[in-house]
Amino acid sequence: MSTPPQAPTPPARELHEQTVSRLNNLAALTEAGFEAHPYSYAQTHHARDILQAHPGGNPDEAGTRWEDEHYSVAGRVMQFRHMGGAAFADIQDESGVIQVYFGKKVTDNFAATKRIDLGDIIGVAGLPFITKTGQTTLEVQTWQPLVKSLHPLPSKFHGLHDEELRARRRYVDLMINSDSREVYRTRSQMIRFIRNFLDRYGFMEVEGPTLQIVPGGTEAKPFKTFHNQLGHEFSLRISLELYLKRLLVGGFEKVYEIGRNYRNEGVDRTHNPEFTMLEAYFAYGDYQDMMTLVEQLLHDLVVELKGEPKLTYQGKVLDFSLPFKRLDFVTALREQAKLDFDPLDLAKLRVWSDEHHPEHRKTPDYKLLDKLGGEYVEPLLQNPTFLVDMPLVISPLVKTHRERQGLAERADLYIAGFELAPIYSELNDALDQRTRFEAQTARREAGDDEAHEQDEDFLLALEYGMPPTAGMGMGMDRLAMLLADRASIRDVLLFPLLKPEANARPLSGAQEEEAQ
RNA sequence: GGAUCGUUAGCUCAAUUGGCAGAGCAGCUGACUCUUAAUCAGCGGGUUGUAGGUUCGAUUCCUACACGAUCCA
Repeated sequence: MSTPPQAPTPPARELHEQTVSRLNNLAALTEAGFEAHPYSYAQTHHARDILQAHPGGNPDEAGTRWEDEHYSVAGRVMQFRHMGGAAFADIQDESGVIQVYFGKKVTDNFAATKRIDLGDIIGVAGLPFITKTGQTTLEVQTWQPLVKSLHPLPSKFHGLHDEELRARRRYVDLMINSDSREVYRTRSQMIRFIRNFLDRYGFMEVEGPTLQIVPGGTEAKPFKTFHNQLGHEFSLRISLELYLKRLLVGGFEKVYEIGRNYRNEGVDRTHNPEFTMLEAYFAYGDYQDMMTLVEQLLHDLVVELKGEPKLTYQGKVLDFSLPFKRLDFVTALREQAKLDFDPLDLAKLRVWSDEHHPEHRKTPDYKLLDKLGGEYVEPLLQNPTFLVDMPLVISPLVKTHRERQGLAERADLYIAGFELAPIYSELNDALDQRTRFEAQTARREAGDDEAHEQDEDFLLALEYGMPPTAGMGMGMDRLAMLLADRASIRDVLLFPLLKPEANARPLSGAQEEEAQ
């Protein structure tokens, strides 16, 4: 089936008047001899380069021109002020915004500048000068449209506030809201710093598989998917842990991965079904060694990004000075909940909890400590604090405490009341690991579909011998929330998970055609 | 999963007791050679999230649904 060549036709859907206007302007620019979609543009500088060379700001300099300097910049037209024979536009590129001047006598194709719409991307070339008000401005000698924007920009004054729209059309959010751009720059700097830091410490970055037969390493419901040719169901990974440990078995001594995890759970202010974790493991260390590494990493990161070991999160100043506070979990719980018995005595704890927290009656005994810790201890931990020596029952991949019965060599780093990073002396006793998996299997059979699955292949690896190992995981999204001072994980994810838009309209008249 | 709140022009927001759906920016036409939320004159733009219901009459009241936000589980 073929269609005869035709002049470009607008889509069958009725176009918005502002789109029609923009298409008309595009046609007029083409008419004036411009290419609609040129293949490249010789951008010699960014807005910031010009402003750094000539900061301006001093009306005494008005009229100064640098006749022998020539700049070309490209960017999006954010504002346009026409005044008959003169016009000013604000052009935004990645570096910032520069004002440019079009003059009837100095600018080629001046008349066609009327056909520039807000949101268009154009290239301009000319020389810098200082305006009457002292502002550095590029006097445009030649210019050309680089692409027409077919949709109007949000109000230049009010911007784009609608949280849903900001997430759905992140590109509009980014072009309009500079604070949004800043969030993702911060995130990028954070990730780069972490890579550099770990590289300096001799770690090797690796990549584990995302499609896994037995998703493991944590408690979570996985996404299921299907490989057609292999005829087998796979799960998307829920953590990075078990494959990184296989690499320790293989002989790499320091490895890390920064990668995406997928957990089939709800969406809220701190959870997105796909999110980014850092996991790092090093041989011959324990959880104390890893705490030292983690606090150094975070301290250096905050100093790098903020200039001091402090940051403000949601109005609270958090102090990242070394060393971070260590708080014994059992003692803290006992004190905060005012228990007159050892919380590790689960039978007593059960009785106490049922009395004081009837809402936890359905919570299994082994998760009770975790729940109560979440209630009584965690919200208190604002400054970076390691909650040290966690209950063994919630830590099936962790070594038992070398001295204290019922505890694991696990420390959880809390900041601003939420868990940022669990840290472990990793379990490398293959026989013990098998026993722990069996206990998890029993829980699965009892209906806890988040309990760990038994992973025979991982057990086989452990049976070859994994060195004593320190491990940790750190939520990159939550760390980005801290650094960018954002309350919602959606604000630090470029593209958070969203359901399809209600009443989304087709881009063309496909529906009408099908109906015939 | 539950509770509460929200959805009105491209964007940001109004709309009295249920009584002709408005403003600013953006858009269109015109004027204007240093503006910067440019200014001035004029003109368009709406299935009030979707589907029902009550009513002479619904943005407004009721029901369901969709999407989102906040809190809870």
